[in-house]
Amino acid sequence: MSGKELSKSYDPKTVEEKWYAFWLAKGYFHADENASGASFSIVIPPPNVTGSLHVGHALNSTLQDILVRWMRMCGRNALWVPGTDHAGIATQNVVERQLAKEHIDRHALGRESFVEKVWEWKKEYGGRIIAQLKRLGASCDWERERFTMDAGLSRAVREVFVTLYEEGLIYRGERLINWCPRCHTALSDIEVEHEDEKGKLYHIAYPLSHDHNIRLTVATTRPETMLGDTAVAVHPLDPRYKTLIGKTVDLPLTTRKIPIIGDSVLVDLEFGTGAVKVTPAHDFNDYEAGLRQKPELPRIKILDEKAEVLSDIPDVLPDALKHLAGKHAKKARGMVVELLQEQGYLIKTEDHAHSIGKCYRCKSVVEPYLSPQWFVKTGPLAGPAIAAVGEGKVRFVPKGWENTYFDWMRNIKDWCISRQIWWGHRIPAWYCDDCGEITVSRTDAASCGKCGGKNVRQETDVLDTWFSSALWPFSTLGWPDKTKDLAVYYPTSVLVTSFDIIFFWVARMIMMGLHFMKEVPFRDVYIHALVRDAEGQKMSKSKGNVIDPLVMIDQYGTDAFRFTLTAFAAQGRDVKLAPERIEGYRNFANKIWNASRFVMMNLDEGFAPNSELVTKNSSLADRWILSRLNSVTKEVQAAFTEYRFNDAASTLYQFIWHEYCDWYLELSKPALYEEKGSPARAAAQTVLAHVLETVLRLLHPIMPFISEEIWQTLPEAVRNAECGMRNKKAGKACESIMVSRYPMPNEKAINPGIEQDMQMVMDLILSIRNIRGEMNIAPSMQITAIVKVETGEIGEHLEKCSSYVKTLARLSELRIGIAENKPKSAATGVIKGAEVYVPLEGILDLAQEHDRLQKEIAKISKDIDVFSKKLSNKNFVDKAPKEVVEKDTAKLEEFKAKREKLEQSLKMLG
RNA sequence: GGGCGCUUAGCUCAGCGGGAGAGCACUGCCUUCACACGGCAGGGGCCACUGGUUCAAUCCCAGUAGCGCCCACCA
Repeated sequence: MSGKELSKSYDPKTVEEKWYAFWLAKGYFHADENASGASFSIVIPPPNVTGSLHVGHALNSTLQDILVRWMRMCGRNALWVPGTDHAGIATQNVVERQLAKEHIDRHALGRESFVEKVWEWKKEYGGRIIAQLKRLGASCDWERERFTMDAGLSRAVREVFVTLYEEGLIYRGERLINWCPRCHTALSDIEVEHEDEKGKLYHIAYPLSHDHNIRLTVATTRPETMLGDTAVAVHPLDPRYKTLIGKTVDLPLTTRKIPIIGDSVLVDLEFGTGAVKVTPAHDFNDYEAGLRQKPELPRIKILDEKAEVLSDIPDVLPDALKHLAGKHAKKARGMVVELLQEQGYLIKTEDHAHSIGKCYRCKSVVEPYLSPQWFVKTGPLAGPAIAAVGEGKVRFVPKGWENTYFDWMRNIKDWCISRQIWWGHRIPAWYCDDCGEITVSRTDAASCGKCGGKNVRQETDVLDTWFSSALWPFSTLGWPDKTKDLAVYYPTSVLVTSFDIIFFWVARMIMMGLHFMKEVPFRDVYIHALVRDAEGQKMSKSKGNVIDPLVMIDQYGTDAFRFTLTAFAAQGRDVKLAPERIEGYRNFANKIWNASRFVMMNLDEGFAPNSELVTKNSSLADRWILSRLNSVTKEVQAAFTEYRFNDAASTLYQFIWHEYCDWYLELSKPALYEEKGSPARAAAQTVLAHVLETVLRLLHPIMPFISEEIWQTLPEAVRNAECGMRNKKAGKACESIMVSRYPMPNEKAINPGIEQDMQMVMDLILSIRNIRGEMNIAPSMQITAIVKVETGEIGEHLEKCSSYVKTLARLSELRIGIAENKPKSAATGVIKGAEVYVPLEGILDLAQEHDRLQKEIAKISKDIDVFSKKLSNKNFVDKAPKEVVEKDTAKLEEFKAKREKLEQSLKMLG
């Protein structure tokens, strides 16, 4: 035995810790910007500092790690930049909740102290997810770890903000925006999640001012907002109402007279009553309608920033206001309806389903809210970003996601970037108390840029978290400085993410990258599946269906977990993960482990591969497995190149388990059991070790730990045979599989003829095994098999392989020949070119054999039916490609011959 | 309202114009000197439905039904 000894089963825990530390110590994760070779770079989608690793992160990170490890082994200058996002609202909420437990309110604490608290929190917990990524085996360049609020990244944020402001692409103005009354801040359009909810549609009568007997009925889902109504709109062509346009109604519960206006956009003739109340300060449609009027409709706010009714709404009757003031909108709704009913204005109430906007962070109902905010003018940025994808400078994989991107980008609205919270990049704008001017500056302003006055106050708002994320691909590489990193690693090679942040992040990175770097931020965008639980539900804490990756890792090992994710990463699909799935791949890891033990047990002390011997003395099995290995290598390379991760995984699984282990290991045993020094034995040893070593390297990107552990125990001569260029150049022995060279296929070794020959041997073995199984012959019983071959050539071929057949079918004797005849009492099998007899004198159960043959005949008859039908169709013979017809004809003949033989045997049974 | 996706073995899913596949689960046999986290041998499917294109359809097209997701201001 050579090399270190492996224990009987694979124990992931100690192995993982050991090798991760080793890789770190060796500095393998670190990319050298001065190194030669084409670069390959990825920036991680920065997880929120508040987060802990969930299965989605695990999938995302595993795929990135596979690509980086693979490319690194292919000799590329590979960089994976890690980091975290400060996650403005989310993090502020977490810290607020924590303080609430201590009965501390952030307002009592004050801005500065609160932000300090958040930094403290970040220091303590912000690294958690990074630590978890390490357990996953992520080969990130930790020396380049970034945080969106680092000094460097903050400088980039300011540079971008000021530049865009100077270019007129950032502006400030009072607009109707989405407001979360709980988080107390503005949100962008895409931060609002719409949910369908059962509500009511209230029909309310508004009396005409000039004749209270005529009443205009409006329908609304939000009656409380009537306090802010400043018009009633009808369709300008509506015969019922068009004469009323220009008249006024008396708004109930108030002293306000509001005009009846015509608006063909706002009013749908088919819906409701045909008349719509208009509340420009609390509804997006009404806001737009208000702007369309000349003069614009007044905007009357009725709710404050907590969505509670204001106490000083103009014109509202004091009695009503007294009741309503300070009440939350939802409560006020009921009260307003009650008041309207009392006073006879409520016509009817009906059920009505409509969608309602909720805050994506806290799920509170979002209110349209009129307030001064900062915006990015997106139109000029979107144009080039659309073109870049259209021209293929950025490629979505799968391609279908391009449409999602285009649809959104073509209808893009200005981006509200200000947030009324404290945690984040404070907007670099200063208001002058003397002249009212705004100064926007790269450095903190001490005086007004216009009048020079010293009474300047910095804007209290911070920027949307996604503003800094949008810069991530270049800010992490040192921008705005002109760094070597940028020159070498920008644009990045691929962005790996899931579809839910195409708008939030991908689109904005493309816009910012093009604008500031004049170059796309990444070539490919690989969109992977969304992870759901076994029931297909989106995993969430509230549903209690979260699968904790770390629990899975503890239970089954990182490699098994990674392999599971990879195998399930089929494109365009959701991943439904159940813990039992991982168990199967844990078993796979163990299988590899034990196969490796077997190989090592069969290598002699001081073993060295001898490729010359292999060319001279290799067996059919040797050449077969080498052919298969190279096909597999080719397929895995292709799969990774095309982001078909699951194909790579299943190809390797299939090959290792069902070809290398199930067949080759068994086939190699006869040679291995020959005496020391036998050329066949040495050849088998060499092939056995070579295939194992190669397969470990193929597997390494997916299963980094077990591949390294086994690889390190291989004899040095085996490892050095395929060591990486990088080490060879440095004159160093290969120290790790991580820096060894990724296998390339040797096309010359791929040999279909060999595979056919091998197939025949396998068929023979399968046939005998089938007889054994179906006839209930104990595995311990050694039996004889007789093979009557059709040609001498086949006989010779099988004769050469007889030791395989004897071992794998557990035979005491194998007779092969043209002249062989069926013994009196024997079970029969048929393979291509030969008949197989297993003499069972005194054992043969005629009934059982009868059943078995009939089953075989039935099976083959089905095939014959299919092919006969096909081939008797003239059109098929005439129009189908020749090869197909020829192939099928040959098959049919083969099947027919087989059936005939089986039927003969059946007859002879009597 | 618009768009996208899905429907294949009991379960989870691959496949994709020419004889229906994998893993898990199931049945039988086997503690054989790599592995019982194992081996060998099996059972199981009108590939949702209806039409169309084609010599040939699970695969392409149209429609139907069911499920899921995304986008949208219909009061």
